[in-house]
Amino acid sequence: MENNSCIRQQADIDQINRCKEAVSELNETFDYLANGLSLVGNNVRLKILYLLFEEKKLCVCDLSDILGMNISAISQHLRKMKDRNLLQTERDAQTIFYSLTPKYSTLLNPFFEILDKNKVLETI
Amino acid sequence: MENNSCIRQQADIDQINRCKEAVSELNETFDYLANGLSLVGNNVRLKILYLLFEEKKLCVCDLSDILGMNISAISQHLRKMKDRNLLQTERDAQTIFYSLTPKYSTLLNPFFEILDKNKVLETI
DNA sequence: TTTATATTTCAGCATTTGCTTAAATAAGAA
DNA sequence: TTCTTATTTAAGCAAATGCTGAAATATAAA
Repeated sequence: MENNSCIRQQADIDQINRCKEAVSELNETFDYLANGLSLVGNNVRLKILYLLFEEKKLCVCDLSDILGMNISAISQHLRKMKDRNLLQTERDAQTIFYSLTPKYSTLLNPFFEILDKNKVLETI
Repeated sequence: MENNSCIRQQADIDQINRCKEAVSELNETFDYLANGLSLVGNNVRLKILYLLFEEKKLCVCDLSDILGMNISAISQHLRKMKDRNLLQTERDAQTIFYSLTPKYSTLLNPFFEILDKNKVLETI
């Protein structure tokens, strides 16, 4: 760390310390939450999540067809999201259906609503 | 696109087409929203956003100090978020204070609440 | 004007991400 | 069992990301 010449004259030391403490206390939480949000913050994965929100369940093959993408690519996205508990699976013979876990369905609802109404440009 | 041998036997063609249409219609919206979420889905930026939520406004130097990171690195994160309208600035002499834009403050509130109560592990 | 403070910008680089292709696994049908 | 369908996994690579360090910009104080 170099460029740290700036220990501000009028910095609020109490504020700085309070913040440092908060960050240190919440550290793993930040990591965990940021990781979850980074999964949602991808073009393809956001589409998958939205489609699952709308259609309840879909298989890799459906998603591959819908998004015009390689099955392998989709499968890798699904795996990441399943590993992080955004998605769950259910097998029906050879076909594996993916769906949103209830927790994330709830948490991401505001974003799906925005997409549903296609009102992002006004809202965000 | 190679591995696309799987045009499922029992695929619901109507469903697939409905989905294709939805995705195509919302395409730029997905891009825009995913880009916004990808900004939030980063460790350092999530911390910055949370700190601004708690403290209302902070300068690069404060954040650099709190997070123990290079000022330049912080500045580059702030720029990205300002460019995407997550943040706004206000100058006070040499110091530039960053704060959340009202829209994103509202939209990200659920995540800040989770952090506030440090209840991520149960919730997510 | 010169000097100090606060911040941004740029170039370079290592790491991470996301896709492609090919091979592996798994379940049902012939 | 062999063949087909559905999916996952692994290796390789190109593009994107995030950090470092140095130089540039901007405001205020001496």
